[in-house]
Amino acid sequence: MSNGAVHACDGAGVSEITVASSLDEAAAGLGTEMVRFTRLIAAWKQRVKHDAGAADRVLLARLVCGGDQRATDLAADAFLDLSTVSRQVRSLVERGLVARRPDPEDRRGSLLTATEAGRARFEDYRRQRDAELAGILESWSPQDRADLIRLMSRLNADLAERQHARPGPGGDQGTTVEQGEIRR
Amino acid sequence: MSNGAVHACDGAGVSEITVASSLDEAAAGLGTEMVRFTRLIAAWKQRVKHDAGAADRVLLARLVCGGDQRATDLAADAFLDLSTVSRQVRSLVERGLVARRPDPEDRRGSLLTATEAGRARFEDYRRQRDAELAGILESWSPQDRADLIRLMSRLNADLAERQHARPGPGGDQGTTVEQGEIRR
DNA sequence: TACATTGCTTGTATCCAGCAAGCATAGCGG
DNA sequence: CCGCTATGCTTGCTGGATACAAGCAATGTA
Repeated sequence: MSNGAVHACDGAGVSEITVASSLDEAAAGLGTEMVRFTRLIAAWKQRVKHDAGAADRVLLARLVCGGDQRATDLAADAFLDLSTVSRQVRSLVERGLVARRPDPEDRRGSLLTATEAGRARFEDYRRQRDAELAGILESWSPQDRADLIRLMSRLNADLAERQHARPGPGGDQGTTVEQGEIRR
Repeated sequence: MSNGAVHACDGAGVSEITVASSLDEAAAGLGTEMVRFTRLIAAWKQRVKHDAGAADRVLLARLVCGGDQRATDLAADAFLDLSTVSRQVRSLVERGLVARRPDPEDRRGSLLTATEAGRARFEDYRRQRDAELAGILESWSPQDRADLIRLMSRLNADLAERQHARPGPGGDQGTTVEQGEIRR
């Protein structure tokens, strides 16, 4: 490590990035940060270990925010296998956070709804998370805050596009949900 | 919470963020993006499923970049339990990617080194990852690229600080590694 | 009615992770 | 030198999240 460029090393300590002039350098630098980030998030999740497992929070969130949905749609949205979603949903139902109700148009499956308890639980999760983040962001300039969110949003969109493009094991069970379309 | 703000919903589809004026709004927006991001990364990891499991890549990276280390230091660095690291290291050794050599100063443990094969493997991982990222970033302006990396780096630093501040289950086995000090 | 499709569940396996217990070495006070 | 404690690592066990495959139930279609 000598000049202003990044190069190989992931997850190393400080990762001093300056401008990353070339595309390759930018990719390497972003890779480094992504690796660090995911490891940090994993540690964080574990530290704040909610009463419930970590995974179903995602599904709960999607139900609270996206409205009633079928398990299949949840799975496609979240890039999870339907079987995984099925188990998580069962757990959520057992804990009273989600309710099934028959789909009037298709008796094979059910529509899933977040119960009042589920919504409350989700709000708890969200509040706690946002409080932590606010504690971090409070020392940031509004400009940096806005930029980070904007850029991560764009990165997410690009990643999702690639994910959908190459179906892969989890993210697609035949329907190949295009772009942001949500079906139904 | 009413105006042009983000609000509750995680992981929902498009997550249109504009400026996120207040701190709370910024935190919520960042939370949204972080959740989406982690899920996308998980899906990605699975899609490109390397020959080896996903976890040891992190350790390999740290060995290649950080030089020879003891398992204990690896664990502290990566916020992992020592037992987890121990197993992963064993796997790496069995596959010839990492070598143990006796620590001249302490015969209880060993120093771990990435072998030539390990370094090559790591380079493969990194190349593949960076190629994917480059494919995404190529349509970005140099300014946005640099900003994203800078801001993520800062976010990581802040997250790591908090992680160290509150030890939590994983990142600490009795020694309470303080701040950024690395021991050794 | 027969067959293909779709929605979901369940059996099984894998990977990752932590906790607790144990072993070997180290280091220290007598 | 002898214990006692601390440290480094390993191993047994457990739990969670996930995927894949197989199967059942309801739909739709010819």
